This record gives sequence, structure tokens and C-alpha cells, in this order.
Amino acid sequence: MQPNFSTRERILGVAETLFARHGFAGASLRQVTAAAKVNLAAVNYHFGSKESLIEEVFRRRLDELNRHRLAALAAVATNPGRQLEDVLDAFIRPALEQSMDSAGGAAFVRVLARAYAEHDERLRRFLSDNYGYVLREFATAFARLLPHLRKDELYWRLDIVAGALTYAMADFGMIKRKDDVSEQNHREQSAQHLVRFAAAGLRAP
Amino acid sequence: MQPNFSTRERILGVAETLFARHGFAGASLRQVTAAAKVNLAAVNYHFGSKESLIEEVFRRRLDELNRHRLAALAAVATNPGRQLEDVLDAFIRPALEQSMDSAGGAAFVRVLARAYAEHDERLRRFLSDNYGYVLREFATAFARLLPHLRKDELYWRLDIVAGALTYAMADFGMIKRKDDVSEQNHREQSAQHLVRFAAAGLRAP
DNA sequence: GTCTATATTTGGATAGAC
DNA sequence: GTCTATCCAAATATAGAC
Repeated sequence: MQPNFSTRERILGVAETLFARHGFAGASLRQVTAAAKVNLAAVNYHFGSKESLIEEVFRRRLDELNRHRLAALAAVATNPGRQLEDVLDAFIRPALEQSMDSAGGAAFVRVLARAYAEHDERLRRFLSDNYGYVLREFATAFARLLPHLRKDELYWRLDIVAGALTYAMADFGMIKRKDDVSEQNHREQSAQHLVRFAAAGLRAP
Repeated sequence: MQPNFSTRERILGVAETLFARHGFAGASLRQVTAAAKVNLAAVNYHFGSKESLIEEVFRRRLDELNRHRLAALAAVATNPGRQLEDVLDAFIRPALEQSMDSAGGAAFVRVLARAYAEHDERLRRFLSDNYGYVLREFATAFARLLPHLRKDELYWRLDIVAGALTYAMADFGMIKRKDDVSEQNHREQSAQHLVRFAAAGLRAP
């Protein structure tokens, strides 16, 4: 993290990186404050507790990410043909963009993957309370496009697809592109691969 | 965990469950020993350290799992046709069997998923040193079946597939089957879904 | 807002009796 | 092999000066 940011921002950035690398329980506030070159007490001053710091790490990026996802999903609805791929794209592409945009965005995608693996009740409730409606929007869209699937079968597949995508995107954040491929091109190809991968899984009989 | 097992076995079983639920850093030895109804000191007596306990949780199941995987892989080699699906099946099915066999097997599949997400150096080295050759065997088999893919492209996809499968299997461990579907049938169908899902991803152009 | 110092809790590990 | 008691380190959190 750049030292020219405010204390608060430096903590958030470093925490994001360390949570991605060691998990929420595995990264201590001491590691975070040391790496951010701020005082230990600063975390409690700015965030109140480790729990709240974790939530703030999510909030900082999820608000924007989900806004983009919903906008992309809305754009699909009016546009017939290739709809399953388009809905998947609406879910994947914003995460991909974010992971390559801002410094630290790549780390956040890994944090998301961690969250998916965590079964911590408080964390799950926080995410469900604040961002659950986004997933429900997508689930509704998928249900409309895959009417032949029973409800439980659909949810089962969506859960698998969500897990697969989350992890694929997390790993993707670490893939180095070749020098002869533009950033734009690389992102484009990767998104297409993931969409095709997921669509095939959802369409299975 | 059944109370009629030995102290050592009870610790392993409970540790497996709690590591699956809270992660390696998130589950304390005190939680483990309390849930196993054994004394705190028993962990160090039987395993020496938390680190060694974690390794033993893996060793207990991975030895068997990987033996089955390699046996299944060897059986594929002599058998032409549908080979990509067969190799995937050789990887998936043993994990699925294990997850439904023994009590606690389902938890272990989740522990595997955790390990996949962990970037802890010691844990990764332990797994790589002891079980890396299995993954290399599979990678070789895939490389033979997908000769049109560049080496880096292949590794990228295998990593994604491995992540997707690991997570799919972990989630699968929690799916309840319907009463009108036999255990056998349920397992069979799930394995087929996962194989199809992964094969489609690997075959993408 | 930031720092030092410290309170409090929790967790891993051990010593020594039984 | 098991238990109690305890040590020590690490972690979260807070108090209070600047």
C-alpha cells in the first residue's frame, strides 16, 4: 500500500491483502498495523474492532461491485439471444474488471473467495443481510432461463457455479498475462472462458 | 464423534469437523479438546503440536484417497474412448465415495477445500511434498489428452478445474439427497454432473 | 488523530502428579 | 495415558497523555 494514503485507507488496503493471504483468523491486527506502518491502536480508533474492520473491507468494494453487477444484469433483460451467457457475464465481468483495476482489487477477489469458504455465522449473516438481494436477483434470472430445472436442482448448480466462479476469479487474479497480449484482450478472453465453462455446467441435462 | 473411540481417534475426528467449519487458524485446540471431551494436554501428548495434528488429519484420509485415485487413473489408460471424462472421473469419484462412506468423510472434503484456499507456506509444502506426485500424474494424463493446449494454458485450466471440483465436492458433501433416490444413485448422478461440467471447461477452444 | 502503556483474554505448550 | 495446574506468547482491546 502506498504510504501517501490516509491511515484509515492504508489499514484497509493492507488488511485486504493479509486477509487474502492468511484468512481472517490467520491475519492478526498486529501484522496489519505493522505492515501498514501505523500504530496498533489505530485499528480500534478507526474501526472499533477487528470484526468491523473485516466488514469494512467488504463494504468498500462490494458496494461498487454489486452496483455494476446489477446494472449489467438489467442490460441483459431487454436483449434476447445468448441470454444465459449474458447473465453469467453480468456476474463475472464486473469482478474481473475490479480485480484488474485498482491496486488491491486482485486481493479483494481472493478475500471474496475466503468468505465463500468461511462458515462463520456472523460473517455470513453480514454478507447475506447486505448483499443477499443481489444474489437473489441473479437466481431469479437463472430460474427464468432454465425453467426445466427443479428448484432444488437449480440452487444446487448455482451454488456450485458460484463457488467455481469465485475460485476461478481468485486464481485468475494471480495469472500473469503474456507480454504480447494486451490487458484488454487478456481480460476479455478470460471472461469468455469462465462464462463458457459455467454455461456448460448449468445447461447439463 | 462417537465416544467409544480412542482418545487419539476422537481428537482427529473432532479436529476434522472443526477445521472444516472454522479453518485451521480459527479452530483452537481448546475447542477441539472440549468437543472431543478429552483433556487439553492430550493433543500435545498424541501429536506434539497443532501443526502436526493438522498434518495427521490430512494423512489419515489422503493416503487412501490418493491410492484410489491413482488406481482409477491407471484403469483408464488402457481403455480408449471418452478418456477425458474417464480421467476426470478417476479424480472425482474416489473423493465422492470417501465423502459419503465413513462418518466425517464429508467434513474432510471441506478440509481439503480449506487447504486449497490456504496460502500458508508450511501447509502447502507438506501437501506438495507428500501428495504432489498424484497431481502430477493427473496433469500428465490431461496433457496427453489435450495436446492442442499450450502448456501454460493447460495448467491454468487445470488449476481452475481443480478449484471448481474441490469446492463443488465440498458443497456436495452438504447436499441432502431426496428420499426417493438411492444413495448409490445420488452419488452416481452427482459425479456425472461434475465430470460433464469440468470436461466442458477443459474442452473449450 | 496518533502514540505509549497496559489491561484482558485467548491460545499453544509443558511440568509433574497420578 | 490422563489429569491439574501453570507458563508464556500472542492477540484484541482500552485508557489516557500528547
